[in-house]
Parts: sequence; C-alpha cells; structure tokens
Amino acid sequence: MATISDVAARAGVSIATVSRVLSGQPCTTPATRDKVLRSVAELNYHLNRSASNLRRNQTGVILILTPNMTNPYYASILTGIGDTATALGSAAFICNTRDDPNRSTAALERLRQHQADGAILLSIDADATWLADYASDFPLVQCSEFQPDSTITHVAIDNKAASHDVMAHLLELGHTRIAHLSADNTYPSTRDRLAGYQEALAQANIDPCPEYVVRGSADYSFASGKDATHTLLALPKPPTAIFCISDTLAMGAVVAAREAGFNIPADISITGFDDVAVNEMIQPQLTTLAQPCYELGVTSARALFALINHETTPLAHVLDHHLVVRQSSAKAPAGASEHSGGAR
Amino acid sequence: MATISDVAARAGVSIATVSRVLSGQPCTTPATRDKVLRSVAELNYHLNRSASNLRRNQTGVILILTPNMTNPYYASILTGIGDTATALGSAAFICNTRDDPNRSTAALERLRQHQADGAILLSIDADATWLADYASDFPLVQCSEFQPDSTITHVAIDNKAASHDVMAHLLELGHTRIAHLSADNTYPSTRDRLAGYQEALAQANIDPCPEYVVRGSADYSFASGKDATHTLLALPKPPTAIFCISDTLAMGAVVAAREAGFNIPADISITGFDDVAVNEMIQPQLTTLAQPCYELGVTSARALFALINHETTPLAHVLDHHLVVRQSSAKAPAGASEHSGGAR
DNA sequence: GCGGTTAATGTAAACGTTTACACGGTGTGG
DNA sequence: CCACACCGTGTAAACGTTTACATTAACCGC
Repeated sequence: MATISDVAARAGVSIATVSRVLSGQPCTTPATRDKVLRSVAELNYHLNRSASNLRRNQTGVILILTPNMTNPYYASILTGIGDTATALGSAAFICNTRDDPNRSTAALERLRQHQADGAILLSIDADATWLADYASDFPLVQCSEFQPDSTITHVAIDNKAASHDVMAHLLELGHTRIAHLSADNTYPSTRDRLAGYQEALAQANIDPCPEYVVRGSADYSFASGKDATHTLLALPKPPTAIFCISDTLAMGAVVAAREAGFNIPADISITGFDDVAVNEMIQPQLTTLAQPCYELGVTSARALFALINHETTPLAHVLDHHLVVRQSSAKAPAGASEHSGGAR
Repeated sequence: MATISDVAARAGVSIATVSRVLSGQPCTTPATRDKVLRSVAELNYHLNRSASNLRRNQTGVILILTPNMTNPYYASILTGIGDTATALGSAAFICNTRDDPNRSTAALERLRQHQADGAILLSIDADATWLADYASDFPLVQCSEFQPDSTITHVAIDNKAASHDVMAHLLELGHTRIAHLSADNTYPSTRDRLAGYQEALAQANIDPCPEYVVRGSADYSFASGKDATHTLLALPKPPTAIFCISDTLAMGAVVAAREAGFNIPADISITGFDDVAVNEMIQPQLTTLAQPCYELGVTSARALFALINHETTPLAHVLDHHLVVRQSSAKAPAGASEHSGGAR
C-alpha cells in the first residue's frame, strides 16, 4: 500500500506538493502536476482516509438512521438522501437501527468519534432531550418524525393537515361512521393524524365514537391491521369507512373486510397513508395520502449539508402531500347512518 | 472535545495507561482503572476513531452494497447482515448503489482508502474481472449473485435446483403448458432459473415452446410482469401455469391474468420466487420458492468476518430453499393439453 | 541592477491514537 | 541478601495526512 511519501519520492518532489496536487490546489506547475499524477498511477496510490480525516477533522460521510428497511416508505426516502449525498460528493451510509435505542445511540456516537460529519434520523427512538443535546453539538436532521416543540432541524409533511384531507374526502363521499386505524406507538405523526381525524369529525359535527379508534402494532404490521379491523367490523354499528394511518395497515384492513363479507368499496371504504409502491399492485388499488418520499430525502440531505457547512437552513421544512384517490373508497352505502349497515 | 491526553492529565497517569484501560487490557490496577474511568466520564471523553483507525489500520466497519432498497428481498438480507455485524461488534454501513457501476466502485474504493474492513455485495454490477482482482486484495463476499466460476467467496441458494422444485410442483399438478416469466438482465440467478426450467421440461419429455419464455424488466418490475403476461395469455395456446422468477413479476402476472378473464388458480397457476412479505397480503396468496433471506445475510456477514480475521471459510456457501405452496397454484384445468384452454 | 513582490516548492509540526520498549518496584527462590 | 522475574506504568515513536511557515527563484518596475 503506497503512501504519499512513496509518491513524493518517485516523483522527486516533497509530500506537501503531492498533497497539493491531489487536493487540486492551483499553485502547482503543470510539469510537477504531471510527474505527481504519473507516480500516483504507477504506484496505484490511494488516499488513506483515516489519516486525512484525522488531520482535516472531517470525513465526507453522513449517517442515515433508519428503524427498518422492510418498509418501502423508508426506501424512497433513503434513495433521495443517497442521490443527494452522492451529487454533493459525500457518502451516505445507512444504519439499520431496528427501532433499538441502543443501536441508534451507538450509531450517533460515531459522530462524536469523528467517523461521520452529520446524521439524518428517520425515526424517534432515542430520548428526546438526549437528542436535543446531541443536535446542539452535531449536525442533525430529523426526517418524517419530530417532536412538536423540536429545536432540531426537521423535514416532514403536515400530518394534521393531511389527515384533514383524508377526512374531507371521506366526508364528501357521505361517510359519517368513520373509524381511525392507528398504531400502537407514540410517534408524533401518529398523534397528529389522530388529532386531524378528531378535529375533522368535530368540524363536521359528528359525535366521536371511542370504539371507532383502534390501534395496530407499533410498526404498522399487516397482521395487526387485520386484527384491529375485525374488532371494528364486529361492532354493532360497524363503520362505513376506515381511515388507516399506513398502507400496510390498510392492506390488512382490506383483507379483514373481505373475510368479514364486506365489499370494498361498496360496503366499506378504506384509505391508506404514505402511498408505497405496492398500492398499485393490489386489488382494489388503495386510496391513500401520498407523501413526497423521495423529496423528503432530498430536502433532508440538503438541510444536513447546510448545517455541516454552517449555512443557514430553516428549522422546519414542510413538504406538500396529496390525496390519491383510487379504488378503495366510494360513496357511503345508502342508509348507512340509519341502521347498523354492512354486508352479510 | 477532550482527547486522551486530557484524560491522562486529569487522572494523573500517562496516555499509554489510559489507552490500555480503555482497550480493556488486563495489566492495570483497579485503582488506576477507576481514576481513568472517572476522568473519562468527567471530561465526556470519546475515542477519535480516525486516529485509532489510522494507528491500528482497521476500522470496525463493513460496507454493504445494495442495488436498490425498495425490494423487500434485499431488506431481509440487510437485516441479517446488520444483526450479525452488531453482534460481532462491527458497524454495517449500507450503500445504495442504485445499480450504478460508478457508485459501486466508488463504494468499494473506500476499502482501499482504509475506511472499511470489508464489503458484502448484493449484486453484480461491477466488471467481473475487476471484482476478482479486488477480492484478492480485500475481504469481499457476494450474496445471492455470483459468477459460476467465481473465485470470490459467495453465499446463495442453488437456483437451478430451486427451479427444479418449482417445476416438480407444477408438473405434479398436471401442468404441461408451463411458461417462464424471466427478467431482462444477465444475473446468474436469472440464467440458472431458466436453465432449471428447461432441464425440468426436458426431463418430463415436454417439448419446449419458445413463446412460453418471456421477460419482464431487468429490475423485476410489477408493470413489466403484467405486460409480459398479457403477451403470454394472448397466445393461441396460452400456458396453464406461469413460473415467475420473482414475486413482483408474479404479482404483475396475477393482475394481468385477472384482467384477461382468467381465474387463479382454477384457469391458470402462477408461482413466484423469493417469498417477500407482501405475498401473504395479497389475494390469492402466492405459491412461491422461499429463499432464506435473513440467513443469507447472517451467513454472508459471518463469512466476511472470517475473511477479515484471516480464518478459513468455504468459497461457496449454499443455503436451503423451500417451496411454499399457497393459493395461486392448483391442478391444471381438465383437458388443458387438448385444446387452447383458458377462460373467455 | 536592485529592493520588493509573487509564485512554486520544501520543511516540519501538528492531528489523536496504539504499542514496542524501557524502567522501577515488589516479590520470590536459592 | 542477591539475582531474577514479573507486573504496572511511562516514554516516545510510529501511523499518513494537511498546512502554516520558511525558502528559493523568478520577475517586475524603477
């Protein structure tokens, strides 16, 4: 493994000159440049980043913490971040934390250890105040999830407003018995979506029915969506629409509804959230609230590099969402508000 | 940012002692240990990995190159790798190469630059001989895909045998008009699955029908599976079974078959490959050839660490696959071998 | 032709570790 | 009581860069 001194020796110059040539500083003669570059090629020299990072005190690496890779929602965000980092000459290294706070903090400690210049978090699994302290020491961006009073730079959609949009769609279709299939976690997005649901009901002068709010598992699993929906449909007055806070939950709801003998969307409307790619592959295609996943990633990366380079960037980046109406939602069944409704 | 000398000064010992305490070497008095650890805590000292890596000439980092994050097949493998690396005290950093050879090589160059100890490749997007050269210099493991004559350590299932298993299932169900929905790439797995299909046909004394072999896009997209299936079903004598080399393609085939008025599995059987999680979420649930994805990841990581630690590990690791029979395959429709069959 | 500016290169000191070697002190066996 | 071993600790030299500063040479205007 050739070092910079080998190159210098072979080219007949000092190591300082080699370093200058390689870092593209202008103060070098074309002749020396050529000599150096030739030696580099002949010796197959490659920079030792450990040494370089140590000296310069930066790494050209950003860390992305993702709770889970299986969720296609995260996949798009990760792609957006990766593309942006590559374009800006940095490497984006993804750490799968598996929703384990220990693994999250271990990954973040790498910042303290000078192994990365900054990090993007796709979830909140670390203690909020610990994280805030951390963010005051290091460039940190939160994507999708952030505490309402957060002092950490963040990028997300307006979940409450998005929730209102879903509800507007269902209300417009004449639904009044609308359930909310949430998740058993304390993510801010989960709270906001519930809040939007409740506000929209209130604004429509519909009495909230506590039994209509159910929860799937913390990670939005398909099976839990199915179970929760069965509970919902076994109610004396089952809902005519289910607003699910994730597409996976909605897919579970679809299967459960079918099992219970309901037709979608004739007997019951089901909406998802996020708009992951599979939504178009299943039948019926899901009506869902689309998040601009790739752009969330791009914006997060840009914000992080701004922080790293000590440029200014807003504390909050709010991106646009939009409702995608497909086949799983339709007019409320006639007379649904009168009797207990539902098929069978 | 406190350094080791700050800690040494505060504890009243030399930096060598601090280093020894922190690296857990036994030759230290409990008293000194305590002094050092207290100083570390008081100063909030953290190791500078750049310096440590430079000196030790290793990083405690492995790189995972994945062509694409959206595919849940990769997600499981990545999780297996990550868990194993964590258990063994290393960090697994995932690079999304997006099937771009430039990004792959750039990532691999990080090995030369002493920024990682080894790498696991989930695809072949770099030139094969270049890769072989690389593997002779650095710890490298290929997972899922590898050249038949590869000299690089690899972990995968036996794709040809797996293909035979799928065919045995379909043949046993009485199918004789079996199509193969492949992908427009040159991956070794794609070749092997086709070869297994052709061998099985030959062994069953069924004349291969060239029109029955069609290809979806290189990345197994849902839409391309749908298109290819429509072509297949428009044939004068459409197949009664379609053996798809990926689940996404199979999902496309399902939708296309339905659109063309075929019932699954009464009129046509459709099988997938990989067994990604969504298979249970769609209807009909897909019969598929399950790969042990998580174990592929675990085994790859173990093999890589063996290489890094100069332990011996086999060149080829072949893991077991198994067929999962669900709802999308059934007996061939009666008289299918006589007339043109299919509904409509 | 000379002081002064500038441009190209060299010298050497960092950056924060790890570790070979040296050193002193204590304990043990003869 | 001495030689010896051993244990805990310190000293200092690496590891491969980058960069402030020094040096040299060339060039310019007067």
